[in-house]
Amino acid sequence: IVTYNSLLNVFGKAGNYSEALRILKEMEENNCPPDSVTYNELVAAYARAGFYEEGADVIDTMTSRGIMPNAVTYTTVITAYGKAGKEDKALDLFDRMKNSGCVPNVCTYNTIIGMLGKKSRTEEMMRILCEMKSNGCVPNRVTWNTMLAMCGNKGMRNHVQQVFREMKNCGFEPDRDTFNTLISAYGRCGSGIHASKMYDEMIKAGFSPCVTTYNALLNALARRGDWKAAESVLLDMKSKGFRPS
RNA sequence: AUCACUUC
Repeated sequence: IVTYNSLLNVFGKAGNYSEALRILKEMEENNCPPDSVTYNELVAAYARAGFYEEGADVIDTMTSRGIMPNAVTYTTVITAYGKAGKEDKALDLFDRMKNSGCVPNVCTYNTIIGMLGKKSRTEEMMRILCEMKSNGCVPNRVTWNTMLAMCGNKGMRNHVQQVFREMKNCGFEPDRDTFNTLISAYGRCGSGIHASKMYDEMIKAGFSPCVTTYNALLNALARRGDWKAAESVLLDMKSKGFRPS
């Protein structure tokens, strides 16, 4: 079963959901009944290909075969809806999930928070954050990075430091992803200076930049129209063996 | 042992 599931993962990642379906059939024929991971892989395969409705349908299919969808299943479909701009469908499914007795975990909440944050639906986002805490679900690193990311939205610049401080108060030290998020957030709200500063701090903290770091930094510098700085970043990037995309 | 969340 693990072998089959891993195979499904490979085809799913390649965006080849028809091959994934073939494997599912083969499992059923070979007396190897699919489990929840199998169906979750199938949902993920649909989601990666942009077929969120087909992904949502798998929830019914697996239920009818006696495999209950779990938090991973729902989170995968909710994410797909969010990426497709179907926020209300995502929220709908989130409600259905809870009504069916499936308990959202930290990843589910992070998905919803990120989706609402991107759309600047701040009040709803804060409500979900409260719900999360009152359900005993503790915000993790990703939750905080998600919150920082939304501070890159228009007019949110002054919230960055505040959220960052709260994060540290909760015992989270910034990691490379946090710095990437900070650089991107400052870049998007038009503060290239702060973005560069965050890059320097990241280096000082001993983290090595990755492609995401460079992309975020380049975006920030481009917004400022600082082509000279951007060019030196590009050189630095190439010298470290990264290739610009 | 295999699946979902943030930064692109």
